[in-house]
Amino acid sequence: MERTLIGELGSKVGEAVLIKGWVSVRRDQGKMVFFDFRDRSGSVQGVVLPSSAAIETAKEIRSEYVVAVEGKVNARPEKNRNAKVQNGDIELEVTALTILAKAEPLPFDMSASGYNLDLTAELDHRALTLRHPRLQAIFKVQATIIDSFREYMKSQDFFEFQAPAITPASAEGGAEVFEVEYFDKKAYLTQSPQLYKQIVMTAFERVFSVNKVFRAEPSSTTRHITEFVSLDAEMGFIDSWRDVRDMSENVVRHILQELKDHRSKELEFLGATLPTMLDTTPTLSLTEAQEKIFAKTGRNVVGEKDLSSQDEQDICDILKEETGSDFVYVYGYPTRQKPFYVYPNPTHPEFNEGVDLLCRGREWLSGGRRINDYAQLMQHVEQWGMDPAKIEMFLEAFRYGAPPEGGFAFGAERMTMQILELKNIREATLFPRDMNRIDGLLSSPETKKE
RNA sequence: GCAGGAGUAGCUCAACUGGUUAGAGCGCCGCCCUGUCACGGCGGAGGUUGCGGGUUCAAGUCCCGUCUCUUGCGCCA
Repeated sequence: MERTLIGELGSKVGEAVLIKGWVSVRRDQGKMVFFDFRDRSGSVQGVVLPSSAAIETAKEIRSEYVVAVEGKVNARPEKNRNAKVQNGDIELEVTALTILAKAEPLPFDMSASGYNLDLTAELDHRALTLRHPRLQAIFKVQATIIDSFREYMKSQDFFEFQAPAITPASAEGGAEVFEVEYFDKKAYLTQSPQLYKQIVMTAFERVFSVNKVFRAEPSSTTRHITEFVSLDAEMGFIDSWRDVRDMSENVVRHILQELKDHRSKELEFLGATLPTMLDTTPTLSLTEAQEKIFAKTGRNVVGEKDLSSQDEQDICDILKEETGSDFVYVYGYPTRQKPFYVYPNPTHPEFNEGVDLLCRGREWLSGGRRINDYAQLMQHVEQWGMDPAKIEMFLEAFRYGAPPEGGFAFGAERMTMQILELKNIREATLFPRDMNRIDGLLSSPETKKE
């Protein structure tokens, strides 16, 4: 008999079927035994009657056993229906049970509502906790975020490229990098596809990438991990940074729409509501934002080089109250605080045309216009004290004619965390790496460095 | 890096100002149960209270040290 997916059983009432999956829970009634079976498409209750040939096997089965189940799909009598669960109006009357794989007793309670683990325990047992509907919902949402980013960029004629993970001596400064032994030389893990996406842009005009990046920041916070998925885009022939702003707004809008259309079940299960994006997202200069914060809270942050965590929260709260928007763009950062390639405002060169998108108190995305003029770029390289030889490939692209351009990037995990309002980015990361953890904790003796 | 919080059963937690044999729920094992759906009932196993030292007649509880986790800040393309 061919396998039927559990999600399709509703249309098979009265038929004999074969399903395969895991046992979520067994409820042994003595003479008869109930199960919740689950596969990738959903879950269903199975009942093994005393007369069934499967009753002996049923008694042996425990949580997470993998089984093949033959049975008949029955509509449940009115009094036995359960509106709270999937397939609550049907059940599978089991006629044959085959154990495909046994499972040891679980190290914690995996039942849908009994699940209440410390994040540390959840991560220590990621291989198991991933089976829980809550975690599956989180990562399905994340998959949709990444898919819809890709979809939207393609729809706008952006070319997808793969950025390298291994890079030569870092010339950019800024974030700390991981050093790798590269034969008898030194190399580094990429902290951003930035320079490469700009190079590729000079050939393909519009480009994007979905890439792992690595940051060796000694940051132990709820929103930093050392390895994450960066969603990057870069576009040529812009008129101003506002074109970049608009493109990034549209891609976020598309992602939110896709989540609404395809992941409402998961969002509801997680108790998440999508943030509100207006037709036009409020857009302030850094100085305007700081003045607003001062006027509203009395904290004078005007003139600070960037928004602090508290500032980001405050400006989001203020704009939410004033306009109803959960999102706000902030542009115009002090030129010397940002990387060398960010385009300075022609009339106020002390501020640049970098732009960040904030939502719910956090930075979601950052981008802006870049310098495309070779002479200006070289001037910045010098002012930033960089060695041109180390970024020669990048410079070559701009030496031979590059259009006015800009781009943006955001972290897939951080966006997932923010949309679902999770407390810790590790909840939104399949296998999170941080200062203290690569799968297991690094504090165990065998992973300690000499 | 700085500051706070925490570490007790496999998991989540409790144990008032120091005071009998460190408890509960879930999970696990055994028995019972024909309509459960977080099934239920009865019974049972399971602990070096992170580790080391100290104060005390007496320490899970107080003190010192140490390790670990965690939260906030800082750092952060």
